[in-house]
Amino acid sequence: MACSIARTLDVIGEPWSPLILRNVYVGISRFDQIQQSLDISRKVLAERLKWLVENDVLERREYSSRPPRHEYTLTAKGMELCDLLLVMVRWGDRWTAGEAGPPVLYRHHACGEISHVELHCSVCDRRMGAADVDVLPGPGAEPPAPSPDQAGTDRYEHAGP
Amino acid sequence: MACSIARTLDVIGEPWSPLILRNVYVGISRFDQIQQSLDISRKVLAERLKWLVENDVLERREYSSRPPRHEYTLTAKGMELCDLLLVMVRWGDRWTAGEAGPPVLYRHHACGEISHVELHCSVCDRRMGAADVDVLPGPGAEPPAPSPDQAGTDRYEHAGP
DNA sequence: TCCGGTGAGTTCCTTCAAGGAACTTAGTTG
DNA sequence: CAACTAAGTTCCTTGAAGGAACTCACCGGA
Repeated sequence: MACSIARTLDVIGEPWSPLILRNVYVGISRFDQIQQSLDISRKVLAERLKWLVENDVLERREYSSRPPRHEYTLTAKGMELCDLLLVMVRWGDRWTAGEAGPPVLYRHHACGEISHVELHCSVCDRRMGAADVDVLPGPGAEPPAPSPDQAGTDRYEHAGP
Repeated sequence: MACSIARTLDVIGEPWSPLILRNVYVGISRFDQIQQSLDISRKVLAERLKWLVENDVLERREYSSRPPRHEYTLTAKGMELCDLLLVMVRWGDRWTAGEAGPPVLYRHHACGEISHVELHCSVCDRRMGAADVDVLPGPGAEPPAPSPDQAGTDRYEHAGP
């Protein structure tokens, strides 16, 4: 599918993957640890881990050869997916916060302060959210329906983000 | 669940929701439009829309009373979820881009440039990704297991982000 | 006035994936 | 040798997704 969102969802679209990723991110990196922490079926966990490794989001590392023991670590690709988690956390904290406040806090290495993420424009560095942009077709957009059997129908392909 | 990611996923965790949201975001806002554009089952679409409306992500507006016609629009809560989509798009473009380049581009209203989102620290405004933070337990974190029947087990609750 | 068309869903059935529990394998400790 | 742990597999059952057809309200044209 041409849509970048669909391509991202293809990798981490089903609901367990972000949670698995998050566990690996905070250091819960072994099979049984993850399984117990999430209360996920072992079968599904094995499938998801395999998929994430195949898609180069996680790496399966042997940290002991006898007995053979493995852990999962984030690749660079996977670490950038964790950025997505930070944005999810921010939204969850803002809009679905429990009574008690956010369950975790993030301290920014650079400034040492407890903080959260904001979206900024890569060009001008000012704030840039979904409400602050126009959406335009890009180079990878689908061509505008080269063989319309009936001209005049208002059926045109949408350019997926 | 205490984890903010899980709470966010509870709202838009299954794979169709982000795509539905994205369609509404770009102006594909009516039932049949969305259904055809995504090729989603009408049943599942009706369920998802109902859920998103119940969770105050979308609003169901009647834009014509006779005949009764409806469209779905984003609430403020939903618009902020679209920020998440921008980050997804960015990741998809970076890591799973097709040959042809990104299918859509975003022009920032403030500077007029084609751009993409970056994550910045809300305190110091510098870049802040998942690799740039420490994770600490927050006020809503689970208390450290008040009634351990056996002291000494290395079983402690994880604080979910 | 009746006919077909459209938007917005329901209903029903079939298939696929998730969940759960038990089993496997390799090696290690007592 | 028996029990134990980590890391999966295998098998079965239930729940959700997909698909096609049906409903309902209304409209516009012959």
